[in-house]
Amino acid sequence: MKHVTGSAAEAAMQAVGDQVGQVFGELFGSRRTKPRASRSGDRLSADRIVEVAIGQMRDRGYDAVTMRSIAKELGTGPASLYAHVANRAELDQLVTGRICAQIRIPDPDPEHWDAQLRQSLVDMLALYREHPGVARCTMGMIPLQPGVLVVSERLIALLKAGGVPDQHCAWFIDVASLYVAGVAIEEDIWRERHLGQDPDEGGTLQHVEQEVVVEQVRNVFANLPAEHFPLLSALAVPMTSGDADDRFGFGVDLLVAGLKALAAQG
Amino acid sequence: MKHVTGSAAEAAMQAVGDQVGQVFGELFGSRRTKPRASRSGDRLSADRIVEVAIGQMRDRGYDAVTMRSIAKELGTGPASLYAHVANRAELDQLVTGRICAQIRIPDPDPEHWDAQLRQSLVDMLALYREHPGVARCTMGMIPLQPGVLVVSERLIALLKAGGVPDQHCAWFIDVASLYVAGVAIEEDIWRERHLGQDPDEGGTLQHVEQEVVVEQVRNVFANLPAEHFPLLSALAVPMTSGDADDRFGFGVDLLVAGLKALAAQG
DNA sequence: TCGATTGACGAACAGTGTTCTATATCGAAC
DNA sequence: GTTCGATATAGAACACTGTTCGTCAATCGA
Repeated sequence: MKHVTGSAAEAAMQAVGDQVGQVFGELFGSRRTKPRASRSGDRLSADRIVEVAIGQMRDRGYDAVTMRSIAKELGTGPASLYAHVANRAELDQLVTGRICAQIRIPDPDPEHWDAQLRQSLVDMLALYREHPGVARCTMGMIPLQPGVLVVSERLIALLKAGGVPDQHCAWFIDVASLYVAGVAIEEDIWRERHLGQDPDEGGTLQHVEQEVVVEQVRNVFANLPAEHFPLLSALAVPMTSGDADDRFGFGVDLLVAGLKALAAQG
Repeated sequence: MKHVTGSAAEAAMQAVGDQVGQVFGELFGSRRTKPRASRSGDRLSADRIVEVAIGQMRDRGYDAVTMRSIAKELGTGPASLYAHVANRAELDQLVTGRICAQIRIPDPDPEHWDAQLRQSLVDMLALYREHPGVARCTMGMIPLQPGVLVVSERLIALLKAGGVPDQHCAWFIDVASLYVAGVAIEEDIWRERHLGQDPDEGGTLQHVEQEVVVEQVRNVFANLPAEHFPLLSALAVPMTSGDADDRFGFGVDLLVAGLKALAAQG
């Protein structure tokens, strides 16, 4: 991680430059890392590494995915991966790009742009859920991967169909992305926490576990000393009611309603 | 991290139980870990460990804080810490609790509940910024620490002063907490990225660095191929305009406006 | 067929969180 | 005042992590 380049500014510019190169590279086919026509099918490649990483994130959780675990599944040592992937951070970037490229956002219909927007955000969370662990890769990443850029582009199309002003479009993209990713990450941390205790169960039992925890948390809220927490103990039921979809649905409604309200008021 | 307890449900119940114990313990003075009247001032304690952890997070970033670095600053080995703190996760919990206890949310004024809410969220981010790295501790944590509970309690008071329905109150707390923490985490990751390259600078130069990156990112957006990204390239300036406060201010306005809109429409 | 490029890989380094075990220290009871 | 027992401390170690170095073998162009 330690660079020996001169100033931090230089390093930052170089980092951005790399990402730009990657963007244009993947978009127009001019790759820096030459694939070198692997006739023998078992050659390593960035694509295979990313694939294995995504698979392991789903099966064993983000934290369990290491350079060694990926290498082991590919039948090699960790050092071999570094010929195709610069480091763990770049691997996370590639994983994010691969997944986000699957998001499909509809062409804007000015009559139902808000419903389309809502559905798109729901779909984004659904995609994160299909590939657990991936959301953890996105935090703090400048969205310059081509797959992510396409998502932004098409989201903006929806917003503009709704007459949202430019500045609001731009900033809303950030807020919405952060919210969706945040929800996905929180769900993922919960999932991983129970994955470590019961490694045999896939995904259905996890729902049951979460119910148990919710029950416990509700009890805590309900039994809080009323003299210190009158509101919180009174709201024990609403605080813990609704499943993950209900809560996320409210958040999305909140964002969309806020967007409309801000646009209306100026 | 691996528990040997029977079922995952058991473990979950025990985890929640522990947190409840801690809540009531810190609230009413009956601590499980007896402080044992340390007359010699250089005795270890959970408080001192938390203090050092917060300090190191500020100075060297979240990732640089390890059990060893904390122990070293306290003039001991890492094993000694485990007598006062169960593990790294509990340490993060304690850090969060300590910091969040500093948040002051005003008594509700029904005339200006929305401005109070807005200001409270801004203050929360400001507090995270004063203690960089702390936000990273909060992801995926059930907010049962007493300090966090007080924040929730007082936020709810503001919301109810504005006539927000119970269910909206409860869910809004979650959305707002997640958003504020998410912004803080993203800022922190950026900060840490530049901290690693120029460890001598404190916080002012970082602003300049960020400006440089923003400039580069704007160039990327502006130079995207217009045939693939017409909207994104046209919005290059709005996408990258505004400093961190502007962007966060928009997000908060969005949340508050959405809350009012949802309450109004039912 | 020869030589050079380059992907693969074993070993190692400097870290991490955590646990075990022995030691030293302290409060309290006799 | 002395002894006893609980307990905080600390050294060493374990099983990991990401990453790098030097070497080796396979492949490709000439």
